[in-house]
Amino acid sequence: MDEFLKTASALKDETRIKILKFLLMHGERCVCELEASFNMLQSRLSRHLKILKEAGFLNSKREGKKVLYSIKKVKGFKKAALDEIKKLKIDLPTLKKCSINTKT
Amino acid sequence: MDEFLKTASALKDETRIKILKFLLMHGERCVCELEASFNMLQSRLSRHLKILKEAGFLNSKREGKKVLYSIKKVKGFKKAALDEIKKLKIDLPTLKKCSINTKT
DNA sequence: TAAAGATATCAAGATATGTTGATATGTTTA
DNA sequence: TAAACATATCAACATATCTTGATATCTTTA
Repeated sequence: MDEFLKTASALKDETRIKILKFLLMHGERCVCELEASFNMLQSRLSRHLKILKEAGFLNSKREGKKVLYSIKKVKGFKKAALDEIKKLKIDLPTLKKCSINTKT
Repeated sequence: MDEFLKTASALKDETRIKILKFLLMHGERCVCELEASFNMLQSRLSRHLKILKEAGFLNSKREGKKVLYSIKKVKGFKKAALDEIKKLKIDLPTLKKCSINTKT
């Protein structure tokens, strides 16, 4: 039950849906790219990424200074949710690269 | 997007998950049976039924004094949610008939 | 048509969730 | 190891959602 509620909670927020759709479209991205693309306070973005990750929608891996997030392979209810999100017609920001790509 | 968020919101509540599972198990039921079974204030129950109905999970039809609620045929994301709810291992109250079944 | 039963709605308070700005932690490179 | 960059966490406030008790609406039956 808790697992189910956590999944539903994670999906109950417009910002998080946009983040999921963005990552579905653009694949693995670091926080700074998301921050630049969404033009969003870093603390706010980080919080939403954490919620999505704890709900089991995202993978994250460290690479140098950066942490890369990507959509996790899921099934059942979660997969159905992602499929639905793919079909949603919503405006997403364009992909902006990190200010200065020092490396990676 | 709004439709998706409404669906997710409806699923983000333990009480509503239990109501859905209860109706999945016991089929069409009137509000007073749910009220008796869940031993819940009527106003509270009514509110949750409304949310579930507006999210597209329930049908309701009037029959005499009573209003009967049942699970709606759905597909996609909603169907996956119901399938997941069927599988959840949670304690449900036993079905209690309405205090005095005057009719129906 | 009045009374009673069944359900819906409203207002107020309690709880949860989201936003923001500040601060802390971790990683690289000079 | 210090400085700079990238990310995470914290505390305070704003907003949304849930619960409850009271009241309103609709339907039947006496």
